[in-house]
Amino acid sequence: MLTERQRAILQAVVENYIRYAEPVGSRTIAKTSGMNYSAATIRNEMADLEEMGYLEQPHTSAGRIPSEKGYRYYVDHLLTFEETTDQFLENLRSRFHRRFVELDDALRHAAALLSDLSHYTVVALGPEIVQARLRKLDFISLDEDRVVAILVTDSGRVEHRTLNLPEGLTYESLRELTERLNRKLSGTTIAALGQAIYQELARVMEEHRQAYVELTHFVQEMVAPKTEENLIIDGKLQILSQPEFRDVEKMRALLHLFEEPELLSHVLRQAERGITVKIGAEHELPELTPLSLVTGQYDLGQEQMTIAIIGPTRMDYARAIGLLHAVFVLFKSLKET
Amino acid sequence: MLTERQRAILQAVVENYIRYAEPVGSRTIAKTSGMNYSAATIRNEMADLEEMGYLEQPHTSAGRIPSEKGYRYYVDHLLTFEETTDQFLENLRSRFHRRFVELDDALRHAAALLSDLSHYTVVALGPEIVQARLRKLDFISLDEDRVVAILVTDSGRVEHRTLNLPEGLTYESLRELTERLNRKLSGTTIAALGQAIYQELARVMEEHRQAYVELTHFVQEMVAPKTEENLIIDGKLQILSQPEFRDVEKMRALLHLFEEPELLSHVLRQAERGITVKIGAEHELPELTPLSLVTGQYDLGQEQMTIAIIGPTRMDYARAIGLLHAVFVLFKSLKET
DNA sequence: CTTAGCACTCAGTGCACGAGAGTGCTAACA
DNA sequence: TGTTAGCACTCTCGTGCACTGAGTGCTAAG
Repeated sequence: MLTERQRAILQAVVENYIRYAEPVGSRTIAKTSGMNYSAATIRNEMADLEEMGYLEQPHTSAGRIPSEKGYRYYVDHLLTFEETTDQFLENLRSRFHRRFVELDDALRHAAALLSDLSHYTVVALGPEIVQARLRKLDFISLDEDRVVAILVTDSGRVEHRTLNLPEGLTYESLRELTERLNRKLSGTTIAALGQAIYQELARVMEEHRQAYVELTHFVQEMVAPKTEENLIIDGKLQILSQPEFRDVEKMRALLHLFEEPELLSHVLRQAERGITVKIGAEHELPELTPLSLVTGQYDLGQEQMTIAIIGPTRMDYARAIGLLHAVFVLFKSLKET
Repeated sequence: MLTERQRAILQAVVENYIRYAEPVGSRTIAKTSGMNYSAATIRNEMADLEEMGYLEQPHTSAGRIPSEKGYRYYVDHLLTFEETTDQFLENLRSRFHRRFVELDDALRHAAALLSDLSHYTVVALGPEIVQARLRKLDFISLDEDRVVAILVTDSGRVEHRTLNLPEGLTYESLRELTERLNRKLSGTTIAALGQAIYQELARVMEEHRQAYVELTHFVQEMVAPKTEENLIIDGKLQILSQPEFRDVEKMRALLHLFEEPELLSHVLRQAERGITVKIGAEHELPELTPLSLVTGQYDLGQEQMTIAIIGPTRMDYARAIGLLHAVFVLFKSLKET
């Protein structure tokens, strides 16, 4: 259990370190953070805090920096985040100038806005296609043997793929088939579509079986979640300007992470409702160890979206949480109007 | 005019520097490149080459490195690139395992392959949509007031956008309109589409004019070239591992370039037919000054594609040209079968 | 024209040294 | 008993200095 004074000192260390990225000494705290104790007293307390694991010392003659446990305590108990002011919200709204019909656009814009305001990298993930329902399936011929397959969901998402018209299938019979499929399968969730389409095709004449199987194949592929296109990353350069990534090797590791959208989207998919903070080694992925994520998941109608602000463990948690919160409030208000 | 010996020395310096990224001294050349002259002789020649501007000296007591003029001379007169062997081509073909129906996929794959083989970054640009012709325009309703507009070109490209159904336009009349537009405009080039669609709409009843104008707007926006989606970049990390980008600031500058797809796609659009090499300050863009581009433009049927290998000015031009050439040969052979 | 020899230059490395920041501990104080 | 002042100690960092090695330019001889 920490005493009130220890908590105050821990908070001072964390906030100072977040701000200046340099180990904090007892003198600095004694002078700045309006505490009426001498440096020596603070030194004693800091030694205790270090013993308890909240602080660390890079080397004997340096100040202290927060450990991950220290950040965790700070985030859980000490962090004060200001309620979003109406003025700030209005400011945000004005930067969100035009109305977005597509959620994807809105997310993209929100990510850009957040990375700009926070100076960290922002990752956003839209809803998975499998939750949506089939609105229309269409095949459009390009020439004698090529066809574009287009699939539209009720959420307005469009997937398409070009394919070679399977042997022995005329464009006429394809059209017939399309009509039949649309009639039968409209409204099916995308998750169930692969199965449903196969069953439906099985009922159709045997002779063209092979051709239909090929078609199903394409639809299934089209429907498979494509993480890369789904994931939005903005402000990659922002986080790289943080002093912890001055080192070229660390920089490369981070860039590698951004090049693998599967990793990040996997992490974002596991997010819980609301705003959560994960610090350093709390992540499952070793790649994320030097990083912290402030993640927000939000429901917009039936659809889910997830936005995460990525920074070094020494990130400004209060600000990140505040900004994320504000953006969600904004989304909500936009939706209501 | 360079003597035969000077050319040999220049070539040796360039190739050595490309290989080891370190200034080349006269001794090294005398020893390695089978030249039967002493270091002193070579030193004299190198001094002359420096005076003529083909070589540079980082500081007095270092060896020489090629100047951009030196690289240019090397590329134009000294570089020998081996013809693509059938064996290598077969190797490439096997890594190009599945058949690509969509050019975009093929390009993406080619870029990945090239960056993997060359260890440089590869940028590829597919054909512009404006050259294609309208195959089908479709509006699909999602709910009472949202509609997805879908446009398909004869090259198999699909563009889509969600929009709010304009006031005073029923879904029925939209369907009518769609049919009419498809009948009239099918086969129009995308470049001409904006104009044509507007004229067509002008003929339709005045009462719904406003609604139609809104629709045209959307189609026009849909048709506007979207550089970001068009441009493929692979192997960003590859070039960053080159020693010239050890410096964090240079690294950031380069990453910045990759974050702005407009810049690169603009550069690629200006490429000439065939394979060209641009070195350092020969580029118009100051951002590209520390870089060289080996760019290939190739016609595939009516469609154009451009692929560029990006490296430091000290890049392996022979290898880059050879690889690019091989990929184009491969594309050609794939198309014929 | 070519080469050997030599003095010279300069980046890079290792080392010593002092300054500065910060600590831990002890002893005195309230 | 908690707080504070004082002081010796530790460690990083920057600077100056000497030394090394790679490479050059120039001169004179072959």
